[in-house]
Amino acid sequence: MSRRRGAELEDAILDAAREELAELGYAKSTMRGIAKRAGTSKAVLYRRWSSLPELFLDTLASRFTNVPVPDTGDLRDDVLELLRHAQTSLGYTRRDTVSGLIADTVHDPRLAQRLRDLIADSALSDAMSTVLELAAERGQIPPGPWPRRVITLPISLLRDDFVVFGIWPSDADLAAVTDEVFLPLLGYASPAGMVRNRDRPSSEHRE
Amino acid sequence: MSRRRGAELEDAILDAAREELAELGYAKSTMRGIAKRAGTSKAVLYRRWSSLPELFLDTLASRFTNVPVPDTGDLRDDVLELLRHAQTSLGYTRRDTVSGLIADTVHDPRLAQRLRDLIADSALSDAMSTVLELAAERGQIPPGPWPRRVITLPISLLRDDFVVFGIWPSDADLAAVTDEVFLPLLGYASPAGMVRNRDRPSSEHRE
DNA sequence: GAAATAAGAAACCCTTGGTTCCTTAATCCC
DNA sequence: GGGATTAAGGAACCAAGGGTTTCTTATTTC
Repeated sequence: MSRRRGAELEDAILDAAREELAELGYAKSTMRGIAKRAGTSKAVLYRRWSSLPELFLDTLASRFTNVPVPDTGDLRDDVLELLRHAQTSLGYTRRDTVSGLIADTVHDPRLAQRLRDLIADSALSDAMSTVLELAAERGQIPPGPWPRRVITLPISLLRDDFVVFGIWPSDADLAAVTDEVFLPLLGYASPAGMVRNRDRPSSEHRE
Repeated sequence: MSRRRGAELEDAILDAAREELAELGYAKSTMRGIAKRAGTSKAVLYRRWSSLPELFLDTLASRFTNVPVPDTGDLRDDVLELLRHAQTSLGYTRRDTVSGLIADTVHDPRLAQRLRDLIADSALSDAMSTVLELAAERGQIPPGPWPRRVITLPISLLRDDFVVFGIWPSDADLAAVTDEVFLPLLGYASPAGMVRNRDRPSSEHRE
């Protein structure tokens, strides 16, 4: 029988890990299970990754890069498109994977940092910065610079929902964060004469 | 030798669990360890709690209730006081405890709900609602009702920092969230003629 | 074709969650 | 007070999983 090696084998393992994760969830995924699924042995996995979280981190690594900067001409549309991109990236990832990784990497600063770079806002917030600059040039909002906290605001809110409450953000959530919080804070007046947020209570409720 | 029973024993176990958690962290705390520390046996613990997360949940339960509504006469001071209360509650809790619990309770809806009720905003957001109403009556901000998302905004942001980034919010963070995001969103003009946030970039940075 | 490399299979160790069983102390109730 | 009931505490046990080691053998490399 044939034996895979190098990159071919590695890809097969990563695929197996993704499969296991999708099927069993983070908590029930095991090295044994992944090895078996990939048709190889634990020793081979440990030769490449020093621990389970490390392997899982590589599993996700491909997903959260390349954030395109939207440029529709309208701030609201740009923001929504950017958030939808984040939403889609997250969509591939089960919630328990994120919280599991957070929990398992707290004690290892190197891993924790890698995870943060993945989940967190680096690429997204750069894109958001640009979106705000473009809007300021068009005169839709006052000129910057905006505090970092303002730039990452919508992402933080959605991530909080996702991680703490287990809510995968719907389109309505994206719109609510944008219209009720982000745009009003930026001082954006919608071209369509949008109603001020606080005069119309949020239409979607949960719990 | 004497044998403890009932509430006395239970308190001793909860104390032992808190000790173990504080000393070893969530990931390294074990039933065996807690039982030993409390001078009893695992069987006794399992007679009371069906699992480790359940026990830990009870360990924290006492901390996150009774949120006093501040009423200093100024919105900014009220908000800061409320956030400081949240900060203090969190301060007793290591970050890995929260993320560990989140990860361990995803698959059990009942536990997940209990955790959410603890960490999340129920009591805090009620208090925040009242604070905003008081400010509106004083004419410091426009009248409500505000969307739920606006009310919980500062808490969500700080919680995101805490859970995802492992940052225990400092007083500066509290102030930044309040002055850069929350108050501007509410349309609050500081009595002291506060500078608009976006004209002075955030003074504290991290990473 | 020989030497170096690494795959795959298996056994193994250790820790932990969770269970069971038994002995014996504390409490209850007549 | 004394017997019946309850539950504490101790120990052994099981299964599962992380992580390591060892060995055989297929693949590369030179």
